[in-house]
Amino acid sequence: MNKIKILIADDEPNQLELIRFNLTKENFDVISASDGEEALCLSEEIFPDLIILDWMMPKMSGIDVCRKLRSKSVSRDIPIIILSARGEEGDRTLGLEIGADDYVTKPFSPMELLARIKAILRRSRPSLANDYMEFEKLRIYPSTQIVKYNGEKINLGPKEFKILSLLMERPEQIFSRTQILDKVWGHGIDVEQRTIDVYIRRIRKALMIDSNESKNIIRTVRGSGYALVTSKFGFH
Amino acid sequence: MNKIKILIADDEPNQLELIRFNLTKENFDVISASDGEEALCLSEEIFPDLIILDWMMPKMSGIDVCRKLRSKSVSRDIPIIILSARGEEGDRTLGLEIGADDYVTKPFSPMELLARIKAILRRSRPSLANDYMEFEKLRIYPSTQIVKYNGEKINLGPKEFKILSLLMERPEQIFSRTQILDKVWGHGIDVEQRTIDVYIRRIRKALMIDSNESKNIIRTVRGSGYALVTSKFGFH
DNA sequence: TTTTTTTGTCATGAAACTGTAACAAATTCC
DNA sequence: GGAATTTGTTACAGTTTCATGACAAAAAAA
Repeated sequence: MNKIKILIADDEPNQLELIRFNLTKENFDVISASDGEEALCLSEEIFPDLIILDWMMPKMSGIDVCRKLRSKSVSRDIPIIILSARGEEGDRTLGLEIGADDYVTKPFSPMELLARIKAILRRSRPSLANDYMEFEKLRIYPSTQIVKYNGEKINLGPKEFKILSLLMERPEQIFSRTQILDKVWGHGIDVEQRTIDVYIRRIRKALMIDSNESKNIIRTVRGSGYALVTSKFGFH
Repeated sequence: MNKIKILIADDEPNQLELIRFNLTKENFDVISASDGEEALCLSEEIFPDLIILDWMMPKMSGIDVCRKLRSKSVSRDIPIIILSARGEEGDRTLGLEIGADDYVTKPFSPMELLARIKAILRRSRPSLANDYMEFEKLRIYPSTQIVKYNGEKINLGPKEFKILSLLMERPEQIFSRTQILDKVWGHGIDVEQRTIDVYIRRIRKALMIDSNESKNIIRTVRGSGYALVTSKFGFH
C-alpha cells in the first residue's frame, strides 16, 4: 500500500509544521522543503503526487518553481497548489495562469486546504476516488484489485495490477520506466529498469490469454516507455 | 471547431448575465439556468464540459444538484464549480467534499473565475491543453509522440520525430544542418552533417508511404538547409 | 511443512534505430 | 557543354532497445 506523496515548500517553519501535521494525520507521505530551489530539486528527484508551494520563498519564488515544473515534461502533470498572503486579484489569477491547479490565500484553515487537496487528487488520481476506472473494454476496481476485460475477470499479481492502474490513470500518456518504478515500487528502490519490460509482458499476456483477444492495448514507445492506447490509435 | 460548453446556474439575473458576458467573450458556449432543477435537467440533456452552480437557488440548491450529478455515472466526471456568498469554513469544505472541483466565494472577480475555469479544464480536458502542433495536414502530439498525416498515423523513430518537431515549431523557417544537429542531437556531438540528409529522406518517405501522398512537405534550400513549406510553395 | 504464487533478474534473439559510405542525380558555376 | 558542388537515395553494419522464456529467490497460501 503506497501512500500518496505530497511535497510542501514554505520558508516559515511553523506554517510548514502545521501543514505537515495535518497531512500526516490524513495518512499522506509528506516531504518538506524550506526554499524554492530545494522544492524544485526534490520535485524532480522524487515524483510527488501533489506539490504545495508558498509564493514567497528564498532563492526562488513559488511562482518560479511552478513555471519550471510546468516547462518540463516529466513534471508537467503534477498538480500544484499555491499558497500566498497576497490576496489581490492579479496575484490570484497569475498563480492559476502559470499552471497551478489552485490558489489558496493565507490565512487558511487546514480543513479547507485538505478539502482542496482531495478535490484535486480526485481528478489527478482517479483510482483513489472512484470505485472503478474504465478504459475501452478494460475495467479495474482499485479497492478490490479486480480487473475485468470485456466483463471477464483477469488475474493479475499485485505489481501487475499497480502498473496497469497507473497507466489507466492517464491513458495515452507515456510513462517512462523511471516513472513507473517511482510510482509502483516507490522512490529510491533498487530494481532494474528492464524488470518493467517483463511486467508489461505479463500484463499483456494476462489480457490476451484470459480474454482470448490478440489486440495489444499497451503501446511501446521506443526510448521512452509505455502507454495505454485506444484501438483506433494502436500502432500494431 | 467545437466550443467548450459551460452551464451556469444562478437565480440572480444580474450575476448570471455578468458571467455569461465574460465567458462568451472567451469563446465559450454558455448555457444558463435560473434554478437548481433546471440546471439538473439541462446538465443531463446537453452534457456540458463544465458546470457552475450557485449554492443558493430556488427548488434545489447547488449542493443538491452537485450531489445528484455525482451520483450518476454519466455526469460523474463533469467538473463543477460552486459559487457562494457563504464563506464560512464548513461551507467551503462541504462544497468540495461533495464532489465539486472548486469553491469560489462571492463577491469574486470575473477574471478569477475565468482563471479557475481554465485551470480545471486544463486537467479534465487534457486534449485541449495537451495540444498539438499543426501544419497543413500534418499534426504532431509532443506529449504522446504521435504523428498524423491526414488523420492517418505515421510511425517515426525518436530522432525523426525530434527533427520533424523542430521543423514544425517554425514552419517556413530554414534550419541549417548545424542547427538541427545542435537541437536534436545536442551541442558538440560528433555526427556527420550528411546524416541529416538521410533522416530527412526517412521522414519524407514515412510521410509519403504511410499516407500514400506524393507531395513533398519538406523543402530543400540549397546551401542552407531544410524547411517546412505550404503546398503552394512546394516544388516538384 | 509443502505448495503455490509472486517477484526480480538474466540470457537470448528479434526488431528497431543510428550513422556512414558509396554512388546517383540535381543544381550551380564557369 | 563540362566541372564542381550539393543533395538524394540506397545499402549496410554497428548499436541500442525490446520481447520473451526460463529460472531461482522470496513471499504467501494451503
